[in-house]
Amino acid sequence: MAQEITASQKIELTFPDKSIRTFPEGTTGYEVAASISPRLAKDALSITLNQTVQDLSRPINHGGSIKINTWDTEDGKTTFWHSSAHLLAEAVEALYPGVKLGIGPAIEQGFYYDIDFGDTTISVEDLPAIEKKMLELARTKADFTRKEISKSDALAFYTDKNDPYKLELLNELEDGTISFYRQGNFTDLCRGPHIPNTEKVKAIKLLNVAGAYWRGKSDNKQLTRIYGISFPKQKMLDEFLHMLEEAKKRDHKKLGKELSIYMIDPMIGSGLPVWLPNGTVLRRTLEAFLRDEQVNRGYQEVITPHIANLRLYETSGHYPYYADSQYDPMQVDDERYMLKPMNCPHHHRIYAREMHSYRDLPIRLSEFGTVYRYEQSGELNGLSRVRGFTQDDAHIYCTHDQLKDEIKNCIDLTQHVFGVFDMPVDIRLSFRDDNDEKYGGEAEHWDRAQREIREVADELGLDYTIAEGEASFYGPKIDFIIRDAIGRKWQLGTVQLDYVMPERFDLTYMGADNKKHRPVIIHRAPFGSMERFTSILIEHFAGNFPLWLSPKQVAIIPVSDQFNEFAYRYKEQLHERGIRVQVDDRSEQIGLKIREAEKAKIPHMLIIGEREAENQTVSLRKHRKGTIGTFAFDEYLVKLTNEINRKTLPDSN
RNA sequence: GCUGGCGUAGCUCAGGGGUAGAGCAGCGGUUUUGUAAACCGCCGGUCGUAGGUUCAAAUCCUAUCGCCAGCUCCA
Repeated sequence: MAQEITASQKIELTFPDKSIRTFPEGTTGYEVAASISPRLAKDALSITLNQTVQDLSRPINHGGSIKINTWDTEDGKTTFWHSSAHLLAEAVEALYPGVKLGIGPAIEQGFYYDIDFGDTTISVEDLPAIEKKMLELARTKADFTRKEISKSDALAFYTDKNDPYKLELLNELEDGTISFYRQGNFTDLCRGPHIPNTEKVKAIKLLNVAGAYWRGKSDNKQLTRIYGISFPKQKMLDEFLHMLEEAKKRDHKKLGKELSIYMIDPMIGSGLPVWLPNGTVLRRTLEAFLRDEQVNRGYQEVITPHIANLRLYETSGHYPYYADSQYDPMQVDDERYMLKPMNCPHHHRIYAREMHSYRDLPIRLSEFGTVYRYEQSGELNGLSRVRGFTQDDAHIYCTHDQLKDEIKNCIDLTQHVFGVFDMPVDIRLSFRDDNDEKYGGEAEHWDRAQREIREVADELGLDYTIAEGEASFYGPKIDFIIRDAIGRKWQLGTVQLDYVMPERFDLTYMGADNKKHRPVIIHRAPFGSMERFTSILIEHFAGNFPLWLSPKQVAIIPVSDQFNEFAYRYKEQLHERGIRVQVDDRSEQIGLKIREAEKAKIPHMLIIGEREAENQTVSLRKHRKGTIGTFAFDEYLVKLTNEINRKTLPDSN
């Protein structure tokens, strides 16, 4: 750049570290990356310019914020996977000429492409060949090139190709905004962006095929969706596949059966899980834990029936609005009743039972309330998606002035609860968008509530994201997204504000001004549903529960029959202290008894033989850890109670 | 609900037109055991259910129920 750069030709770019640098107008993202380091230029996949991801090769004509996206960023992965989807389409077109392409986006973990194969059926057995072709194409080191194209040319291209799906997409686009991307011999309608060259894609795995309706509408034609994932290094793919296997091993449906936690029985009904004794211990322990925390925070527990008069849900508006996911009402005497799909209306009626003074608020009503919702049969899945489940529900009735403190209280409870399981919590503030029809209540309440939610989040110093348009009908909410031991994300609890139900149920309190006011309602459920949370907990711990939660806590294993009696004496003492303990008194070899206790994932095994009987000691073996050592029985009792009371995690200490 | 795949012993799975098999579990013995599988024997299934084709069906066809992977939906 020998010539002078005039002010109008310069642009200022702000980097994520807030540093600002000046570049000539028209500099490409690649050049910006190269100006920082050759390594970054090599690793760069795309840039994010003013929140928009774009190609490295596109000239930058305006200043603003810039981020260089490598594999280590979300935007970088998205670019990489989107480009991989194009490789998939290219490979499929090469192997199955005449196919018609739908869409092929990047998703959270990889990418897919929806393809109309005509009369050909594609199964998982066909995937390795496509995979191989993709790699072959990637190794041709083809550049991704972008071309702006007029609508008429684009239409002509796809008319010629006889692709109805692309034509449908094109018809919705405006002239002047249409671009094609090309790599090798493959051209696709695409707004981009893409990685510079296919060579970056080093490892590919096509994972699955599934039917998917064109544009997600069930009256449209079903296309074949091929799912895949790709990586810049083979090692990353190996790790990913290993993680998949690990997830499979942890599958709660498998472990739930092996550990006798729950069953689903067709004669009882699909989607209606039955909690077996082991699962019931687990669930009751979780409930007791949460109940204690809630009592400490001023909640009062209530119990409400499983069916209620239809009028209750007509008042709340849940019927007939959600009729599709509710069981049909049943006739009782002269009235109609319904299986309860929600606990809230019951709680509102409890609130409405008596006059409330502002001095009484907040009132916090909690219930482990079982609800029934009709889910489509294809949705049902183990404990995680069911038709009857128990919410760890509570409704807080408070004044506007109390709202912030109550929200804090809810966030604090949620963080504390998940902290005990060593599950990090990400927070998402779900606000309304401009579509007024989607929401109830008065705009000023919304504005105030959204502002206050954000203030609370800031005051607590939380990291959060804001999702516009994700609010519920009756108010903004805070969603908690937790991460499990193998890094998967789950949306569990929520805190939702509600301005609609107080109106519908005519809920009031008497203010200091001697006038009636509407309370605000907070709906909140940290776990969401006991069933779903249990399924996640099983997978999080891979069935290796911490001692305090484990359905079976201690297995006493006598070395031979002679020590059974002695073992039972220990058992009695543990049992008296509320420990879940059993003696394996079978005439089996000790190796077998240990093996079975290990397989049953019992946290503590006490081996009792001659030495222990003589000295009043126990030989402690911990699940997955092996022999710990020999302790005086009293000493062991202290260790045991500490581990329970501290809710020690299985992999710590 | 839709599309595809799968239902064989309590569990994991083999058998794919000629009338059902293994391992584990269970039961009965023997063994009395020191930190992840002792040995011997026995029991166990109208092959999810209901029709149909066939001389003959676990096997082929149809329907139905259930499970799995997706799609769609989720207060």
